[in-house]
Amino acid sequence: MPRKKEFDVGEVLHRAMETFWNRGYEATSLNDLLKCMRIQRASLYNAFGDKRTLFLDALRRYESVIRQPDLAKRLKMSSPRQALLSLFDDTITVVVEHGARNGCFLINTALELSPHDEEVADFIRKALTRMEQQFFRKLIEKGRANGEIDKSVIPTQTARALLSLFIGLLVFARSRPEKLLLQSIAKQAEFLIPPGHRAAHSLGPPHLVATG
Amino acid sequence: MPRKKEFDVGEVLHRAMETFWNRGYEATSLNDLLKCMRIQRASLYNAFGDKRTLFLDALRRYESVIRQPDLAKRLKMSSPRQALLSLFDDTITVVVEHGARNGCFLINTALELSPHDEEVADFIRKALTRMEQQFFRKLIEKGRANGEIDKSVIPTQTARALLSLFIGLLVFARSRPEKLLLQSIAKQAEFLIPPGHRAAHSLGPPHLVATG
DNA sequence: ATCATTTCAAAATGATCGTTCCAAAATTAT
DNA sequence: ATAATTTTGGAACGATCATTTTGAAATGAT
Repeated sequence: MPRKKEFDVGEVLHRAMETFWNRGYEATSLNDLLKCMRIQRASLYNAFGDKRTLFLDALRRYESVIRQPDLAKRLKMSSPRQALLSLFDDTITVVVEHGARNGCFLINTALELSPHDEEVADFIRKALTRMEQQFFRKLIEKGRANGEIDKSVIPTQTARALLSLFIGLLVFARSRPEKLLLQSIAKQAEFLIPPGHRAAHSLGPPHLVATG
Repeated sequence: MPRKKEFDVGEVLHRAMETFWNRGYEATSLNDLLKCMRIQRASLYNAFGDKRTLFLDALRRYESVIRQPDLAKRLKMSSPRQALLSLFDDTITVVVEHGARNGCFLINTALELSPHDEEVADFIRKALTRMEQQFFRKLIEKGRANGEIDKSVIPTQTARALLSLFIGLLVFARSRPEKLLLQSIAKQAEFLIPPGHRAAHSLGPPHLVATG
């Protein structure tokens, strides 16, 4: 009976996500959305409800399609320490080589909407906690277990600091996307997870070790 | 000849700053501003031009009366290392004790407007650079000079990492203002500036020292 | 006093906001 | 065929947006 949908819902949602990601919620108008999604008004309201619902869907899509798969891929790497360091390095590459100056949709939204939209705030809070615990902390624990990361590294604390450094990196990506600046941050992230007894290839500068 | 202004321009600008700081540019309407500034439409346009100009003035005021005086005060402290660490500790205190969840106006704006307003972007870029070089790096250099901070600490790189950690702290202040979380970040900031031979009072956990 | 300027208060501007509604055309099932 | 539903395209909604304008009252200087 019914006519089939002619557009792929995930596809047009993805395009909406890109625009929200780039411009934020308030600065993105319905007309902006219609243009970038390439659908009609009626289709948008029929498929997504209203602007705020669409935004939340876009936010959820970002985490599930952009952020989580990337972190999941790194979680499966054989070297936990390298998995952590490559997150910083790869992010820098994307910023300076491909001009990806959008930063992170989650972080951008944390600052724009978290204080004034409880539902958004709740999602962001959980997403950041997931990154902290299920990515950073888990990799640090794996690295400590297999000897790649020194035992002096406190998993919970260091996970939070690495996430902070990563957030700083993403903020800089939006306002000062300079290679050397970003690399300084990545280099110091390395200092927070000094190699353990099973250090892969001890290239690079002198590393850090705990003392009395 | 002319009638005297009845309101203090700096005072009402300060109130506008607080609202922009809290809600951002787009989410703050003219009516919001009139209410919080407690002046009339004509007065606003006469004294400040338009909304965007007012925003830029508010941004400049934030840096000159909120951020810079605080950093200047810390720059004059006798202990450079303590000056750095107290920035983190004091920020945490304000967040958890006084519920200051506005974060930093400069950082909030860096994400909201920098990518789409070149004049704002330019100001933010310079403000962040000033913080990096004239606060963080300068204090690290002072600490290295007087022996409070270990010589293995690379001033430029570490300044950037500390600023990154600080940015992360301010982002968390807006979305996850949990004391233990924020303290983890402060604790790891400490790790980035290990004490030198003239360490003040070596309280606290084992510190870090460079090796081979 | 006069004149200049700023205040207050409100109305009016034109634009844009998000959203709803409508009517035809298109498509898919029965 | 008929019926169901989604498309397209557009008009229209009321609300709000930033801004300009108007006019009267208040204030200051000459």
